[in-house]
Amino acid sequence: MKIHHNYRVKLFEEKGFVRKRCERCGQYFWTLDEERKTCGDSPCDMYSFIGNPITKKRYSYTEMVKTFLKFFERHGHTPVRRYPVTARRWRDDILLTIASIAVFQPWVTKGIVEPVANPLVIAQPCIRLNDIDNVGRTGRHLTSFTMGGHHAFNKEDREIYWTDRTVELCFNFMKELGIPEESLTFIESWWEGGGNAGPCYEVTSHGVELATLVFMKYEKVGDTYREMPLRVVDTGYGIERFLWVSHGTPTIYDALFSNIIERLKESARNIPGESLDMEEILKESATLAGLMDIEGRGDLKILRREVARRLNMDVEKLERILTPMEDIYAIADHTRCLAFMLGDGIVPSNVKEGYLARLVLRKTLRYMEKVGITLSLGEIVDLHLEELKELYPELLEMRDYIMDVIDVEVKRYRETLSRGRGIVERLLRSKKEITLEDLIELYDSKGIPPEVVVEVAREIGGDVKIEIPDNFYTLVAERHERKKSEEKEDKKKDLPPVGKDVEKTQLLFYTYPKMREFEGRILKIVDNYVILDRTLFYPEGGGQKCDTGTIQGRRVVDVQKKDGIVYHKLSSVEGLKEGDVVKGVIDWERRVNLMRNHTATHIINAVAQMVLGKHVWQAGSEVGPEKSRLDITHYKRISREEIKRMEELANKIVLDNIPVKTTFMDRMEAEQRYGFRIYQGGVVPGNKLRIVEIEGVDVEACGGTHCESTLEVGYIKILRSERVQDGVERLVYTSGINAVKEVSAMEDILLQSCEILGVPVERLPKTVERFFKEWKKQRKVIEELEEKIGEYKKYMLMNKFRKLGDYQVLIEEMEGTPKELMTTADNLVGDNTIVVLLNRDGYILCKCGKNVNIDMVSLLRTVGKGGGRRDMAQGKFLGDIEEVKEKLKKEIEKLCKNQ
RNA sequence: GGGCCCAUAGCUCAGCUUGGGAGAGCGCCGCCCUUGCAAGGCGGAGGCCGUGGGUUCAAAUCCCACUGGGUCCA
Repeated sequence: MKIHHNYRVKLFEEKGFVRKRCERCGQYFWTLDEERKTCGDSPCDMYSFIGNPITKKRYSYTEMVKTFLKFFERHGHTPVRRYPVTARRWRDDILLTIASIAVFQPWVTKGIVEPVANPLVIAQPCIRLNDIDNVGRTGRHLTSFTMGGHHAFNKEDREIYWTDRTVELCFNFMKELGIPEESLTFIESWWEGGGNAGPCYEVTSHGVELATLVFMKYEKVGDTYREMPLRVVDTGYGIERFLWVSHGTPTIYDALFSNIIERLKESARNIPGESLDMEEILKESATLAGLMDIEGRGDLKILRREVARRLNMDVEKLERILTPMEDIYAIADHTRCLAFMLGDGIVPSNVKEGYLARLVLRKTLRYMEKVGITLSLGEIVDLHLEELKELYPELLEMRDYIMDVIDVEVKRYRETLSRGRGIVERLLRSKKEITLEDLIELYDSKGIPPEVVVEVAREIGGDVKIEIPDNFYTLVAERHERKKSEEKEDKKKDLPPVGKDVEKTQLLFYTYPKMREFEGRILKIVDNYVILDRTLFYPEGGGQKCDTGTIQGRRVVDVQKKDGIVYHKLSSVEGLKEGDVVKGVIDWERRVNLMRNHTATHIINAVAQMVLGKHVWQAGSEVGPEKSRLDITHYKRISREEIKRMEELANKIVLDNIPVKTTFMDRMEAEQRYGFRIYQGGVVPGNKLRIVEIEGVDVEACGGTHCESTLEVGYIKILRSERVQDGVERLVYTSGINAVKEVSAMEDILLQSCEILGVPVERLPKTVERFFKEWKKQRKVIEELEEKIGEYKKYMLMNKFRKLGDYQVLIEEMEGTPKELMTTADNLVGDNTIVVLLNRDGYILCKCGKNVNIDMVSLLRTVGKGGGRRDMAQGKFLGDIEEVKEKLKKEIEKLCKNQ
């Protein structure tokens, strides 16, 4: 549903724009060109800037960004620093920053938080991976791009600007770049996304869309629209596109990455000799691609055929020339994407944005392999860092991390692949056919793409049947779908409703952090929950467990908070009534431990960043009264050395007696002053943030209770680290008196061990090693002896065979282990003999030669439990040993007769 | 967050489906062949079968938990 909107603006009037309807797509648009019949966007219009730049000069990326920002700054906008490409630094609903407006969602666009400036301008690096497989092929798709946006936030009492001014600014900016005004079209359109909607213009020139001007003014409620109190001007200028049209190169990559593409071409081994008509081919392909909405491999095939037809060339030859070039484009693009992702501190992993980073990285490696790039992935990313350093020096600062993490990831990938090759090779040798099920299994659990399977199969040779269905990856997805049956129950605690008249609880623990008792009035009692007008009890939140204690002598077992109201769960509410004034006492020892551990958490977080690097972010935490834990993003296991360094640093911070200050601050002010590091504990709602600062060490938005100085934390002891998942390490630690207790407990273990062995502590490792070695040696000796004994016992028993039925039979009791009996039997048994040995423990072994026609398993089962093979059975006999022997003899005779 | 796979000799792995005396190849050591090296032949050392529980007469093998690794998806 669309709402009627009048797209006519002042500028159109003044300049004499005319409104037309595109004869191809039917959309309305505004233009100065009376003759124009089409809207100006692809696919209705062809690219007409290739080989024919439409700006007055060529821009570099840095220049383009600066030009954009400067223009709008000159026209009353405040420039704002760019945000990270991971949106998860400030919001948890999207993984990557996909547009400049994402920076201001949800708080500013909802009107809860004031923007830092109004109007403002930003050049925001964004990442979109939806079309990643088109990158390199279409000439215009990028995984990382920069969205220039000038934004105005209009309130009823404060109008900044709306459509007239926006269109005018856009028009003037285009003119300043030298884009001819008659070439511009403003297409009338409608934008919807993220629950908002509004009219918009798509601004094009020479067949390419350069900017979108959105006027967000509606909220989407079901199927209807509601006007928002805050109307937002949301514009998006494709910085890279401007760059492209300023160069007029066949593809956007040639304009953006010319240096890097040159280097890649030099270092590519599998690229056909420089073709003279490459430029022509690329131009043709890119222009045609512009006319098509390429969505999948099918579309790509159509494009190829069409390009080949126009160039009068056969498709295969075209593929051979074009594909390596496209792969190089993709490499150039993906590596820039990685520079941003890793530079902004994403740690590759198997979840969320980390998984996306790994995905991009592995795709890049595959392209590199295909084209035979001799440069390393790190070297290519480094080239980008160099190009980007003027605008984004912060990326270069992360260089050490970026290079190391790439190294780790590349190694990991190679290992996976070579392991995979081994598996495939063995599979092929044994099976001669690889089923679809095998392929899915290989990909899903071993990470071996079907193409690799085919590759290996070809190398080995032999005719192996492998078929890869076109919808292979869909099949994989379906397999996951099937298994998604069981869903985990949400353990969210259901707090009883209290009605609207209950006011928010006044939180005393912030104002009086050292108070242990208080008086409050009961506002409401529901089930076993009591709600007071004020409380000292800290409710569970921000990773910190709740306080316990008593209210009017009754035990407080749980404290939760919802919508600003604190619920105290009591062991009993008998005798209490609403309106009573009651006395609350908190368990001070528990509280102190919680405060120490919480402050320790901030310290550990800080030292983890110091020791491991700036890519370390909190990925979760739990502050308990005894142990606490902090999950951090990191790409490899934390070594013992690193733990020791962290522990030492943490305790130095404690001894430095640094004050821990808490203040309340406006969200935007806090973000500007401290950056996103404050959101370690996750996204905090609202405009006012409580900032906890350990000066020179750590600043976080945090609602927890803290010590007043680091010295109060006492001894911090890191107990262990474990890997929660790829890219996330967990540190478990404790502080204060609990740390002392933990160390004592460890010492107990040491001392006990030493006592058992009778050695001083420092001798323990050596002694344990010696014992272990000796134990192994002796185990060996015992085994040898058992075998020897078995051999010798043969001589004691070899004369005791008796003829029973058709066979020579020996049934004897013998002392020894199963192993000894086994060897003895081995030495005694002949082709026509049966040997049964029994020991005092109830073990029985039946063995026979190859000419014996009696099944040992069933023989054994006549006297006990057990099993084995036809010629060898072992188990346990039941009953008296002499009776068993008699029974066996009779059984053998019987079986012989029956034959 | 969910799913799947793996852990056996120094290395790469088989054995596990269907429970019954721990295997192969490479590497290592010794001997033979050779002027020497490579190759070859013969012999040998090397295993808490990841840890802890359970089932069983019997567990590398079946079940559960844990630890460590790999991998796919949103």
